[in-house]
Amino acid sequence: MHAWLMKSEPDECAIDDVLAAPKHRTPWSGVRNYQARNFMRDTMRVGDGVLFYHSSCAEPGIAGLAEIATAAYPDPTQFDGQSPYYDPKSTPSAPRWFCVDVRALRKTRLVPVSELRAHPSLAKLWTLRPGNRLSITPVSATEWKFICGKLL
DNA sequence: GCCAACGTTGGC
DNA sequence: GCCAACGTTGGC
Repeated sequence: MHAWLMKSEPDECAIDDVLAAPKHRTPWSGVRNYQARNFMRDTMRVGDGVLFYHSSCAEPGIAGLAEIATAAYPDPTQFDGQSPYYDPKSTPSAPRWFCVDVRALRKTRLVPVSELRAHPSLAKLWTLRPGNRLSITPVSATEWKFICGKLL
């Protein structure tokens, strides 16, 4: 199993919103970064663990636990001319962008990014790398166990 | 709202 | 295929 940290702006989609949704699921659409797309398309598997992270907000940090609910499929928003994520260069026969569905499992206490940074065990956590801007980053098995076992 | 870091774009 | 300009991210 792989594990991931996935960033969402709580103004757009908070952990509570996903927990309130049918089947506790939401499509992770709108990713327009090739590296993040490749993670979803090539490496994610159903059942992978997800740290649900709130970003660009008053209290950025881990806010919940989730899991990958589907394999990657073409992101429908890329074909929707009304969507802010519309991509005129993408076609249904050769879709450029993919998404997965994420199922929220539970809300956790808010673990602030400052607390993550303070733990030597998490010194190599991808999302904490200087200048990191990826919204989807891998979490190692060791990091996953540490976070789930000690921090949540 | 600032700003550093980074990815993408497009002219050449 | 280089690289400057631009837009975006995201913590502070």
